Amino acid sequence: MIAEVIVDIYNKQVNRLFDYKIPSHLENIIKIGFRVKVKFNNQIKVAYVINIKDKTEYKNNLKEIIDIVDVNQILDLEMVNIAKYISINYFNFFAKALDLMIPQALKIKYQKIAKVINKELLNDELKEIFKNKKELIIDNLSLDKQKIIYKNINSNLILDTKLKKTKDSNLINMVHLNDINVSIKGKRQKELYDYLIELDSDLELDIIYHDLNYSKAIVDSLINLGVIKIYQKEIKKNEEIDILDIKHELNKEQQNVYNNIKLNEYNTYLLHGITGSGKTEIYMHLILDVINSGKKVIMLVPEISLTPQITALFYARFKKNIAILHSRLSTNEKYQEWKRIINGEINIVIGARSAIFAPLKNIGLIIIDEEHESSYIQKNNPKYDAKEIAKLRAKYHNAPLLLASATPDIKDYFYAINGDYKLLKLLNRANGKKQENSLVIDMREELKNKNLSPLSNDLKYKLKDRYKKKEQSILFLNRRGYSNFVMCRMCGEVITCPHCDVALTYHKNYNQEYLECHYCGYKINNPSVCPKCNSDKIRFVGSGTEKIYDEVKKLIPEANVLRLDMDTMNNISDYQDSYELFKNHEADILIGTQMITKGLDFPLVTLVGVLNADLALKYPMYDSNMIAYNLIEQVSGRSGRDKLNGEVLIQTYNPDHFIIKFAKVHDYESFYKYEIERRMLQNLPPFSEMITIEVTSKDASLAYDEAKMIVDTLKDIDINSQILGPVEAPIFKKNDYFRFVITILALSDKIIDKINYLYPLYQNNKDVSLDITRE
DNA sequence: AGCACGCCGACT
DNA sequence: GTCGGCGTGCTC
Repeated sequence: MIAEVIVDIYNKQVNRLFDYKIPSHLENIIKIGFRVKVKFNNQIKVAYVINIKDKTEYKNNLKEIIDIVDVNQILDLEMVNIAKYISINYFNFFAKALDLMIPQALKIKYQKIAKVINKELLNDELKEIFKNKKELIIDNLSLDKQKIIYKNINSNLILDTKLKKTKDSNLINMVHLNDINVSIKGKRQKELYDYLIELDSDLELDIIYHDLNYSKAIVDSLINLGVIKIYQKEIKKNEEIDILDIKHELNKEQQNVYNNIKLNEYNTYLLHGITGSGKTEIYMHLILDVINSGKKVIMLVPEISLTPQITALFYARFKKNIAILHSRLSTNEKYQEWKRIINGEINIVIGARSAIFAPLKNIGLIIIDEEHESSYIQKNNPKYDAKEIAKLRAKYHNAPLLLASATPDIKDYFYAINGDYKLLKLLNRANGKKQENSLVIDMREELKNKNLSPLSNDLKYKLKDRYKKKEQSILFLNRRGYSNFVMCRMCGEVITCPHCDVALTYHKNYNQEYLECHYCGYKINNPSVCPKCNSDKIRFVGSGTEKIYDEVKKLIPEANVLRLDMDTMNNISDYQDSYELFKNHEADILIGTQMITKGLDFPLVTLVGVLNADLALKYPMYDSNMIAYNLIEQVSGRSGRDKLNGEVLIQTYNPDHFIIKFAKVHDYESFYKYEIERRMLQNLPPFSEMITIEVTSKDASLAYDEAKMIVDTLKDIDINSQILGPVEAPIFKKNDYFRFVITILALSDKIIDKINYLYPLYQNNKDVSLDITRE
């Protein structure tokens, strides 16, 4: 039998199938999706089995598969096909797409080793290096020793490659102190012994080696003396949160949605449910039905919603057979969950984007909550859209896919209206309260009235009022496409990166001020004088959260104000700490960016201020309107979630903009009609397929000429499709490479075929390269 | 990607 | 001579 394989190398020239003979002893073992060890161009590599067949077209002698990498099949036909789909549709290497589906812990590390056949035949120099070992890992040796080995390669001393899994077990070594009395002679040994007595509990061996810096020799001596013993422990970490499970009945509107979703049949449903309409309760009922029928569920949520508070709800109702995949899990913990899933122990997988690849065998339902979230699209390495993958998986398993949002993606709403999806609606809040209209503040008027503060007078008054009433407020600051940079107030000079043609971003860490390039990492100290005019009036610009913080503090000095943004957060647990603080009313006012728009539920919040709604209106992307609408609507939804009535203030210089007008009254459908019309007139998605080609070269004119040629070629293919460009990329120069962008609004498959054909033409071109993205 | 092979210039 | 730097071709 012959196996068609994809070799684990990310290179355009080897991004294709190669045939290998399956040795007879492996014929019954190797299946599609197995990882195997092969000799490829004199190297040992991992390869993925994509297909198994009887005959080969290859004229020369086939090599044999050397061995299998994993004992069990870790991918199956479904996963291989999804990887293929990703590599074709998002223009990436097949191997890279396959790599997506392998848990980190099982990824392979290549190790070069030097191996001795007969130790007696080595010269003295080599004997000294090898001592009593038969093989050495080359990367672990000093450069001098490496040189000596390379010089002496012959039939007795050979080079080889070893494949090592990063981690293949969820066991860790623990050190236990035995209760015996012996005298310890070594100084370091005694030191460690005392430390363990002091500690009075078992300790991970890794900590002794790496954090406490004791050598293996020390530990071994203590083992030999019988003072300590090593045992293995399963890693398990549970965040147990007690939560009372209140059984909710569905109200009439919820019941109607629930009744309309057919299980055991593929359909994509779009649930347009306003904030607070009780979508989660419908999920719970559906999930229960699916599980009772013996099938499994995947539910995707934005990473930020994976807080213990929210996941505890699901734990409470569905108990043990649930896997919650969030970014705080370690590699090993993720692997442990992956094993439970592949072994069929798990009924429900809840997680962010990548959870769509969970190796469940019979899926009965896929839910994507907050489906408009852009985080469901992985931007690169490789690019993929979890919603598209969800469709493939739902189709494969004959299961419904439920997309849900208060502000659906325009494309999805279009498909729903057109009948490609089934549209379901929840237009009333579950608590029966009506969503209040927002107040729009015209910031031009504030300027006329000489109020130069980022806070309007109205907002100031209301902030004070809420503080007096002991209620909470949230101030939302849009930061999209916007960062802190350094500018000279005398001559207007902005400090930019010499390699990337982009303003350097201002950073402050532990009183260290520096500027860093967002793209290439170039770093310099914060200048004290302007390099152009030598003025000392140079400082960083950025109406960031800290400025708002100062304003609020000036307004209400006694208030507890909390900032929540990328500058103050280092990781997700910082975020959770802040979340807890605000939830427990240990802060009165929360100032934040994007992060605070996501599904937070604070009952005491009665005022939300959207500070600079305009920045969102101007972002140069075809879907910026939708993002702006979503942002405003999602932030507004943070107010008045419980018994108290909430108020929302939108500050803008464009009060008549259609986004503001519709967001104010929460009229998604009118917004949709307006936006879809605009897109239709401009041939934007969903009326076309949008593809961008980035042409890159160190030589700017070469990049332009090449891009121009591509544009001309494509224009000949299809006169209806729009080919825009070439234009300079938003960051024209990046890492010393000049970039031109071609945007294609494709109306036919013909042009997409042509682009596919274009791609390999540039694979050997050293001077110009193409990066193709399907938007 | 990364190995072999071949060409060429530089230096013991 | 021969070492090593780099360009080219190819990988079942």
